[in-house]
Amino acid sequence: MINRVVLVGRLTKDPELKYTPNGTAVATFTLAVNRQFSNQQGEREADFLNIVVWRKAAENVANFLKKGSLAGVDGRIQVRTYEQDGRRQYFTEIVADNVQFLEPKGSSGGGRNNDYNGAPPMEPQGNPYGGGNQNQRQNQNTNKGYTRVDEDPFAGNGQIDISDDDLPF
Amino acid sequence: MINRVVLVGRLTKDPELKYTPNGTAVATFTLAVNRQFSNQQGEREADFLNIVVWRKAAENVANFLKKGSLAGVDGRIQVRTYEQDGRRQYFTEIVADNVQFLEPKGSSGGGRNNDYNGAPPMEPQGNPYGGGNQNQRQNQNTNKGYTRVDEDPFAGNGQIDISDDDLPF
Amino acid sequence: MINRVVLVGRLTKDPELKYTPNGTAVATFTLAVNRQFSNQQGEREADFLNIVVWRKAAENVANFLKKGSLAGVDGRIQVRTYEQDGRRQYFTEIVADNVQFLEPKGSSGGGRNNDYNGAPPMEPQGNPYGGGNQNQRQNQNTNKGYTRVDEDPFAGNGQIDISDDDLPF
Amino acid sequence: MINRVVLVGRLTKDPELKYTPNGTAVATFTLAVNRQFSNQQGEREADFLNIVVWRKAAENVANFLKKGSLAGVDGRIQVRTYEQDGRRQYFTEIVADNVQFLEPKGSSGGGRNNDYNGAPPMEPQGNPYGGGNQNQRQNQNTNKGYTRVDEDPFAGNGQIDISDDDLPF
DNA sequence: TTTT
DNA sequence: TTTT
Repeated sequence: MINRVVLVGRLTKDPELKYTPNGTAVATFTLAVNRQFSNQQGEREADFLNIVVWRKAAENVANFLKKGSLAGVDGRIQVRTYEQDGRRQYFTEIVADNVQFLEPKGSSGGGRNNDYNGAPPMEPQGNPYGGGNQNQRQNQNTNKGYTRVDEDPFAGNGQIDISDDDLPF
Repeated sequence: MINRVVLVGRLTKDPELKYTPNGTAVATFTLAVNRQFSNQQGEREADFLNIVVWRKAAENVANFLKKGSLAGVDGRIQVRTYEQDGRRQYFTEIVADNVQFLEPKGSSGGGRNNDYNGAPPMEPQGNPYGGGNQNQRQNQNTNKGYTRVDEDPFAGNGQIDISDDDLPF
Repeated sequence: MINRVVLVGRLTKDPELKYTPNGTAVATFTLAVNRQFSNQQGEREADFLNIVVWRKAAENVANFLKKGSLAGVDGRIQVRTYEQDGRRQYFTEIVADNVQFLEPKGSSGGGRNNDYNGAPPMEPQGNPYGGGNQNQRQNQNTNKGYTRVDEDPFAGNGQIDISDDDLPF
Repeated sequence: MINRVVLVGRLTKDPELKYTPNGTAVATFTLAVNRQFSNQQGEREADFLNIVVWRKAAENVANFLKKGSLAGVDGRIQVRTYEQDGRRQYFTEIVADNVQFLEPKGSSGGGRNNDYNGAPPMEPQGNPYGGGNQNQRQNQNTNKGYTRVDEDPFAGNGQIDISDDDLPF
C-alpha cells in the first residue's frame, strides 16, 4: 500500500553505521525537521525523526553526513514494536530509499569525526534513540572498523532477528 | 522545512471525533498500511499509523469513514513528547491536511455505529493509542453530541494545553 | 535529487501494454485526478496525467486495471523532449515505482477487454496522449500478443531510443 | 483526490514575479532536478519542471531565490490546456504550496538581479518555458514595480482568464 | 539525548 | 488493542 515520506532537515548528531551479521551496512540518524509555524510561545519547534538507511546508501551517509548537515530523505514510515518491562512500546522510524546531501560541496571543513563511525574515540556507543530498545549493552564486535549489528539497527545489541532477508530489495 | 507524508490504508476502528474547548473539531483514527513485501515467515505485515484531522475534515471523517474503510491521507509527521512514570515517551502521529475516502459510494451498508461518534453505546471511551497519554479518565463532557477534548486529541483528558491557537491554519 | 509524486485517480482508458525489443514490459495509461476545489464555473476539474510502468508491475497493471479503475501511483516526474515540425515539444509523464489497485476485489465485472491489451478488437491503436508524439503510425508488430515498442512507450513507433539500458533498476 | 509532489533542485534562472489584475502575487520559475541515474551515454540528465507559487510565498521566492539557488518544492501537478495553430497543447506545472530555501544564509553574494523582478533591465521578458504559450508580447503594464499578469502566469500576455477566483485558498 |  |  502507498506509504511515502519526504523530509528535509538537519542531523542532530553524526550518523551511526553498523553491519548485520552477514555484512549488510545500515546507518541510523535523527533528522531535526523544523515546523512551518511557531507555537503559542512564538517558538519554532522541530520534529525529531529517526531515519534508517541500508547498504551502499548507508555507507555514503556515514561518509558524507555529520551533525548539522542538511539532508533530504525519501522513504516510508515503519513502526516497530517491542516489550519493555512487560509493556508494549512503539518505535517509529523512516526507512529511507534515498538520502540526498544538501550541503554545499566545500562545507565539510572541520567538525566531523574522521573515523567516520559517529562515535567519539573514548566514549562507549549507545542507542541514539533513548525511547528505543533498552536491553542494550556495549557492543564490542567490529566489522571493517564499524560497529556490528545483529538485529535492531538502533540498538547496540538485540534479540529481534534482523538479517538481509528482511531487506525489501 | 519539507515534511510530507502520503498514505493509503484501512481504518482499524471507527474514527473518534472530539472538540477542543473552543469548539474546534478533531478526529483521530489508526490507519493500517500493509507493507509491500512479506517478512521471513511469509506474512504480509502492516504498519499502524496514528492520524489526526482538524476542523471540517474531522467531521467528514467521522461521518464517512468507519472501521475497515479504505482511505488516503496527505499530511505531515509530528512527534509529541510526554512524561510517564518519570520517563520521556514519544508519540508519533500524522497530521492530515487532507483525507480522501476511497470506498465505493454504495459500500457504507451496515457495521458503522449510527451515532457517528465512534464509541459503542455501553463502553467507556479510551485512548485509541495505548502508548499515548496515560492519565486519562472517562470524559463526561459532550459537545454537539460528541466527546469534548481539552488537549491531547488522543487522550480522554490531559494537561497538554491544546487550543485553536495551536492550529497552523 | 528528490523527485517524488503520489497520485490517486481513475484510468481514462484501459492501459496499453507493450514490450521493448529485448522483452521488457512497459505499460502506459492516463490517470484522471480530480482537483480538490471547483473552478469559477463551479465545475470540479481534473488533471490528466500520463503514467508509465515497467516490468512486472506493467503486466499487473495490464491484467488488473481497466478504464475507470481507481489506482494509486507512487513515482517521479519526468519530462521528455522531442522535435515536431521543427519545434521542440515537451512530454511530461510519471514513471511509477509502484501502482496500487484500489478497486474492491469483486468489482471487475464486465467492461474490461478480455484480451488484456487495452485495444478494442476492431479499432486501430493510437497514442493515448493526443498532445504527445505525433509521428505515429499503426504499429503492426506483435510480441507475446501485445504490441511491441521500440522506443517511446507512448507512441506506436518512434525514434527515441528506449531500451532496457534506460531502466534505472 | 491525492496529488502530491515533492522536489528538490536548482533554479535555471531568476524567478519571475507578476501580479494578477486584482493584485495577487504569482511567481514562476523552472527547477532543474537531476535524475538519480545516468543514461546510456553516462550523462546525468535533469528534468526541468515548471513551478508556480502564489501570494506571499511568491514574493519570498522573488526576494530570496535566484538562478542556481537550491530549493525544495511541495505542491501538486497541474496540466493546463491551450490551443496553438489549431492544435491542442499541454502545459504541465507544479503549483507549490510551500517553497523551501536550501541555500546557506551567507551564500547570496553577487549574481542576482537586484531589482528582484527576475527580468534583466534591457532585455524583453519572455516565457521561461519555450514549449508554453507562444502568443506572448512584451508586457508593458506594471504593478508595484513588478510585471503585471492578466492570465497565464507563464506568459507575458494571454487569453486564459486567470484571476484570484481561481485560487484554491 | 536533539539540528541551523 | 489493530485493517482487507
